Amino acid sequence: MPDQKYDHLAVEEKWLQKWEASQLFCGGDLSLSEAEAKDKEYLLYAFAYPSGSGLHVGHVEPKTALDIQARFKRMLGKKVFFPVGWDAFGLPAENYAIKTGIHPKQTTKTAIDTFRGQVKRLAISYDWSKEIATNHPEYYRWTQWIFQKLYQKGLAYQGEGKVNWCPSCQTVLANEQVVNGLCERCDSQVIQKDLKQWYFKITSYQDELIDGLEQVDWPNPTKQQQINWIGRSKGLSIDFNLAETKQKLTVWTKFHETVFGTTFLVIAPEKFLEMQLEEQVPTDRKSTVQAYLDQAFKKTEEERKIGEKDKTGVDTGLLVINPVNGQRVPLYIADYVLMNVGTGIVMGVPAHDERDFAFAKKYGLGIKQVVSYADQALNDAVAKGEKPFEGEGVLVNSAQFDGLDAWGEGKKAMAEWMIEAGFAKWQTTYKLRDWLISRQRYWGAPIPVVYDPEGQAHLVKEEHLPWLLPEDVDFKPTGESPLRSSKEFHERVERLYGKGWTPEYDTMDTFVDSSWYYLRYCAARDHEQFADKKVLATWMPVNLYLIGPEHIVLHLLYSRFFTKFLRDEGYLDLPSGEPFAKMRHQGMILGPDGRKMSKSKGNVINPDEIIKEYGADTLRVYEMFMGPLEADKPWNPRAVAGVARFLRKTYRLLTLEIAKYQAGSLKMAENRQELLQKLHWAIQKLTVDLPELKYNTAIAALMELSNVFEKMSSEQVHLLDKTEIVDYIKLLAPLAPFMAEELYEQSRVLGLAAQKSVHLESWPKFDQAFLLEANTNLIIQVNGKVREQLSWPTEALADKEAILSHVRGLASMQKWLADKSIKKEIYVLGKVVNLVVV
RNA sequence: GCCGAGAUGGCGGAAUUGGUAGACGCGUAGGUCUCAAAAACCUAUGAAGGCAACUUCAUGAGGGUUCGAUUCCCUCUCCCGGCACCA
Repeated sequence: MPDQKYDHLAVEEKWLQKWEASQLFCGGDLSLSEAEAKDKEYLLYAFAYPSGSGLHVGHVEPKTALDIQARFKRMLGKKVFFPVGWDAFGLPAENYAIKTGIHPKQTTKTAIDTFRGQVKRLAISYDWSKEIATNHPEYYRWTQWIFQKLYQKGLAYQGEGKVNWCPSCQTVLANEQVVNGLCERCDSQVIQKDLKQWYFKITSYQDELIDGLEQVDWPNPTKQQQINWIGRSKGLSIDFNLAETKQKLTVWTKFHETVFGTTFLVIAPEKFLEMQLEEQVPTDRKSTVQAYLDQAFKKTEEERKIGEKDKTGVDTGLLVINPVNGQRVPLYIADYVLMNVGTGIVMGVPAHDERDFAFAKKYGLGIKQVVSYADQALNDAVAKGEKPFEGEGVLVNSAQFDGLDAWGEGKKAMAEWMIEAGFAKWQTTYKLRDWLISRQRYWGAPIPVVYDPEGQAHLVKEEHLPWLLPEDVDFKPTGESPLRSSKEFHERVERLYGKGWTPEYDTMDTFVDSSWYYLRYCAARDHEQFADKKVLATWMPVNLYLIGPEHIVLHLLYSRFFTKFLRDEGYLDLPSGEPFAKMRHQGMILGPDGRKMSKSKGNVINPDEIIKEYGADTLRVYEMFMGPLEADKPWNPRAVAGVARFLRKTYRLLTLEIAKYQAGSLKMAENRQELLQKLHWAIQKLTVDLPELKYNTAIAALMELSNVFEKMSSEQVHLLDKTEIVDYIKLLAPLAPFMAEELYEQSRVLGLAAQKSVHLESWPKFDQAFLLEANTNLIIQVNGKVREQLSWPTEALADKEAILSHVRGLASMQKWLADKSIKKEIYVLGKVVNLVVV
């Protein structure tokens, strides 16, 4: 019998070379016939930033998970598109350049080369002929082209205003990149700064960005988070007028039924300036108001948050008329009212809002109850002005609406009345802001804009795209864009556009690059257009997108916006405008100590070392076996060895089985029913589990199969016929591609291996006949407790009476039935008998 | 505070149109092989009681619905993710 030792390094190196030479999955033609297109399968992994530290075990999980999908779907006969690329622009390479002086172009290239080698070593079956990198001019040329299309439609614009500024990264940040007032990247305190910046008008798609979610198969929490981020909220805007000048002050509220309880109005400091109300402030209050405004604008975002409990404000001395009852109430400025929520003006109803209550207490403002509650103690407290309450109740002090249900009839009637009277209307507000895309950084795609001597912005002419990133720059951060230091950049602009013309010095947020890469995959080498409309129509949307939960808000929102825009411009034939039909998230691989892996904690597992010790197959199968794909899971070094043991065992048993056919004429084992059953059960289990990404249970099934196989192992008789051996090998192919390929090659002696690679084979079919057993095990319960088991002929399972009378007569049942009477008998077909006795 | 997800042996986890809780793997104990070790294999392994057959308890806590609940409903506790002075 043969040498049973499996030399994982030799075997894996051998197949890496052979696969590379045969370009197994590369260079697929993307134009499909209509019939083929029905079977298309576009699999996408969120392309990685090629960091200098190389591949992490955390990268292995999603890549492997999708690779298994790709291999499995190919074996099912699907047309699989599984591309790869690099999100290569970004801060780390630039920061490294600042430190070392090495050009980001160089470090990025080196990092990509490292990643590519490591990914290939894992046998991820990408189509490398479509590989892209966002820092390549042939890629960012089209990023710039999309910018120009947005500009031409008025969806890219320059705006001046307060922006988030990270003093450490020396750049502005999008709202989405500020986490708890800190820079998402370096944790520095973010400050507010006035700057003229470029924005994309994502808000013009805000409704569709919510509604489109109904058409995609995404995890519900993810959808919910997107919806919350956009923050659509329906409310009523109500016009109050200044008593003197009748100037309109519009408030927005979701609780308009409490409008009779308004005892003051509060306006955000920014809004106060914007409406130029300071001129109307009575002379005796002017200096006080000005002092408050000055200190309010000095506060950073963070300071405003710290002040949460201690509400500050100032009386403007102006009075406002409540349109519902003509009452005059004071107007205050307070920074607890936010400029970008609603209209920036709030009606103060201290009896029914905690913040208004705190403010009213502090400044001695009136408190007026307009909703009465059933709980008398609570009602008394609200009436006495001891505490505010928001809840279900009956309207009081509200003129003709008294006695109506506050959240029902009252709310409805009052809205109708105010709208009819002409001082209110329904208004939907959103939390989503336009997307700020300017970055004062070097390593990104230049914004394709130039300025004439008068300072007017013009698009760079299309024939000048790609608008190349200059290379002669000083990386040292100065608070200004590094591109300013490029001599070549200035000369280029003057040469092409004329004397006195200047370039835009800012580059684009890298999220712009990654918002359309899945479209570029479909035309990776196209020099004429960003993508081919017909090819896009064939392959979009992506069938399965696997990304980390950290991308839920930013990347997905931006990508969906781009897709919808390109659809509207006629570049993309995709009615839904939804690029990702189905999405799932991978969890995090934690260190053996259950904590997030990090160098400082010393709990980092290096994938290269696992490959060296056990092989890439073991690494792949182990990571898939750890638990559900979406869960965070701790690494267990012992369990890796267990998976290696399982794979070696499977290899040993199958090589032995193949060798027996070479050894001479042996008989087939007499009683191998259990093994055949298990084999067909495993085929069925994998066929069901793999498309659902339930890899942990699929692998458990293969383990069960190998356990039965091993138990019966014999050198004297055959356990499997030739077809069964090859089917078994095919089952392993998506999960352990190296070992399966090696076994498949060995099985060539059986005369059945039809293809040059097992990965080009078709998926095995299971036979129902093996899954049905002659007898079925029934559970016998008494009062719901399991007391007995019964093996009953499967074909006679429908005969309820026979089963019940048999159960009643069982000797072993008598101790449960003696002295009792049967009240009820339950039989669930083929599963359970339950006797209810008293 | 609001939105969302979750809690099952010593550990990772399996099982839900309600029907044998703990598949599979790790760990642990005992054994086979060996001069010995490693490797490999075999057996046992939720807890408690019992010589045993077996019995009772057990899926974060408490209640409910049901012949029967890890699964459905209500209340609570704890942990995780996100948002948050959102009017």
